[in-house]
Amino acid sequence: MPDPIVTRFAPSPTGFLHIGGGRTALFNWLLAKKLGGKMLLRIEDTDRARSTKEAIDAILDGLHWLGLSWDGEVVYQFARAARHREVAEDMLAKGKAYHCYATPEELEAMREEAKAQGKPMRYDGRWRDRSEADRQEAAARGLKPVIRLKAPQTGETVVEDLVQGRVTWANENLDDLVLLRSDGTPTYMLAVVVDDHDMAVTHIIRGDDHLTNAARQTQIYEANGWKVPAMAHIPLIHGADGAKLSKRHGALGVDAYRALGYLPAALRNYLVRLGWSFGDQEIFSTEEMIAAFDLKNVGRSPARFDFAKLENINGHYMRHTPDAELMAAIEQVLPHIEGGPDIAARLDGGLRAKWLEAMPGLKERAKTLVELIDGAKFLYASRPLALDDKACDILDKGGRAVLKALLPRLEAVTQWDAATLEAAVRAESEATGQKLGMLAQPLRAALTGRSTSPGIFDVFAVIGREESLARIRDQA
RNA sequence: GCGCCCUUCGUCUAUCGGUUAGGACGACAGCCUUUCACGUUGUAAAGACGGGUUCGAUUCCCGUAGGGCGCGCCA
Repeated sequence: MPDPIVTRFAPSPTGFLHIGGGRTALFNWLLAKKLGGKMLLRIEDTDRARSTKEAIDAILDGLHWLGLSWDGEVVYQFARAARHREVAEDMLAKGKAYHCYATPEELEAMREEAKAQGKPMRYDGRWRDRSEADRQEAAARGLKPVIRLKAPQTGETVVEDLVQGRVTWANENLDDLVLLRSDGTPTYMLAVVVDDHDMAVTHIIRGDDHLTNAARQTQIYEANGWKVPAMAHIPLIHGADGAKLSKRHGALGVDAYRALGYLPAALRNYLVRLGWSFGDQEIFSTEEMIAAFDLKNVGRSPARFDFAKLENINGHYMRHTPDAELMAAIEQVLPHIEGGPDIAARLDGGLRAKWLEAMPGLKERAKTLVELIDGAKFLYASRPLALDDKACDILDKGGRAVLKALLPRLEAVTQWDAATLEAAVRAESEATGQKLGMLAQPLRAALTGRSTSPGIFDVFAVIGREESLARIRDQA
């Protein structure tokens, strides 16, 4: 039996958990679940200037909301700096790395020259084989060295990627990267490799913006004689216009999707199908997703984020969520949406019961929780109801007369349920020869203030006799 | 500029070299119907381009074009 696998999600806390990060976390989580392994969480906070506590909280909150759990304690990369330094020193001792005293000015000059010659900026290795005397001389001048990897200069570096396939780089195209900065802090490249190795990570799943890094990291693994983990570089998610996701399109934090009224299960389902497929199946329960997931079926081309499809999937999930569960989801999202807190304040036992009763009709008509909450307004609206334009129109164009005519029949109804009320209204319809819709729309306008709503007789029943009749009298 | 990657309906995708190129979202039309939805039926809609290889290419190879990512003592 092979050792259980270990995946990891390693965001840098410089902003919220964006949608691409969410999908990366999802893929790592799915693979770990599928193969009975673990998913670790590492916060890459070595950039002290840009890392914030708020971002860390947002990321953890986002993962929680998405339902993606990690195993063990969160690893903070910055806390491991001493270990990273130790590895750099060790590599130095083994001749796998060297001190470089090139100044920022020298590096800048190299950059300029490379640019002028139309070549890529590559460190020229000028300190690769310097003598101890040269080093001492530089140190005497007060220069602080960085430690650079003594990377192979010939041959090639190969990444056997589980998604991208075999990707090869000529080593002459890769320079001697910095492992340890002159102030003694580790670079990202070193920290990632050391951490993944120490954390016994077996599978690295990340965005393919890291593909080039994978080559350089492979060199670090090899210099240390460490086993290179399996890697899977998944394509990035683009905005609807095909360009990189930016704030203008879908580059929202996952918390924004919560505020937009999406269900975590729906977002997960949408995300997993972005770049991954399993035949013609579109909807996956968590269990099905775990069972079906396989990196082999992850595509290599970037996918565009499509809100229309997300909405469709979310609608599907809402319709298939039990009423009580949906009610709980609504109560949880209320604090996060505009106007939500006011509704939450009014949500007492009575309203909750009414809402639950109306839920079947409500959830079928909404694609997001926000829409559902909006559609439920008639439940707690206070009289006289504010009417929207279409409702006004219905009432102004003969609707009031219809209500006046219907009122006696409705007042006569003592058994206030949908079937009885429907019978009463149909009787009026047959008596006057008006189509049912001619009667239903004015009633809808009076009872809900809108031209659309759940079935009108269900609305009657939920609102109750006194309130219903009062709302109709208000408009008659 | 250099390196790497990508390219099937508008979008997400299926296709083990031989298919009327399938599904889903969206669009449009019909049905259902008290509104809106849901549901349901149907229609339109794709292999970037050019060369090869092959009896046969969406599928394999090369090139072109377009797109993406990377090229820091950032992560």
